[in-house]
Amino acid sequence: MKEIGSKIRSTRESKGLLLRQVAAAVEMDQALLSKIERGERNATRNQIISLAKFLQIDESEILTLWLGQRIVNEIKNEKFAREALKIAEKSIQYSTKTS
Amino acid sequence: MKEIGSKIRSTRESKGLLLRQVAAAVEMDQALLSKIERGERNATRNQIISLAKFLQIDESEILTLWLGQRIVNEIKNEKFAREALKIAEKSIQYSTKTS
DNA sequence: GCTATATTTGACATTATTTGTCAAGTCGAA
DNA sequence: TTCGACTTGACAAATAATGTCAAATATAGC
Repeated sequence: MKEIGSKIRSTRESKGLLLRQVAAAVEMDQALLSKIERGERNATRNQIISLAKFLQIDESEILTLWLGQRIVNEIKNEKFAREALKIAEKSIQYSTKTS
Repeated sequence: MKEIGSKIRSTRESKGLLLRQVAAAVEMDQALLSKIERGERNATRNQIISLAKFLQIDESEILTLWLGQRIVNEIKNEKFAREALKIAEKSIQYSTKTS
């Protein structure tokens, strides 16, 4: 599963829940949830966490997907996307080495 | 050289140019350039290109640094930064495979 | 010390992007 | 055709990014 929206949608459907039910549970507009599931809108971090809780999706996994998606959006039209990722990796290595 | 701001500053100084001279040449406020050099503000893509042209910095190199910095900013406080980078890499591989 | 020049700082204005909301629309099944 | 579920698009509201200015600070020469 790579798309975060599909992950949410398939989980919701596997539980037999309606958009409106999930939207109400996490207090978001159903139109927005629909857009998130189809990848038309990005969810906020908090929305992802709420959805994960309610749908019992592993929070680490979905937050990682969410962040990955954000990175891709940032670089997808850039010529030097790959090289930039390499640079970011090196930079992150340092800052997480101590943890 | 990893910080894009330091790159700009050191290049500018190596040419004996003042903030105000470079700022004028690329039509930006000198205060903004100062902030960019010190990493307090992010430059826009176009600003980087203009600066590269004027300062004769390799455009590919600096755009890559610029984008890398943006990725880092996006993920630096995130727990799953590394994993997200891996996901982004895979995603980018597909989309650039045909080029 | 004083003066001049270079840079930095911080507050604020402007602009752009993201996010949220609503009503109307489509779709498919009964 | 009617109903419920979902989607769409336009717009409003909120947030974030960017630009600008004047004042502050720093540094060097006198």
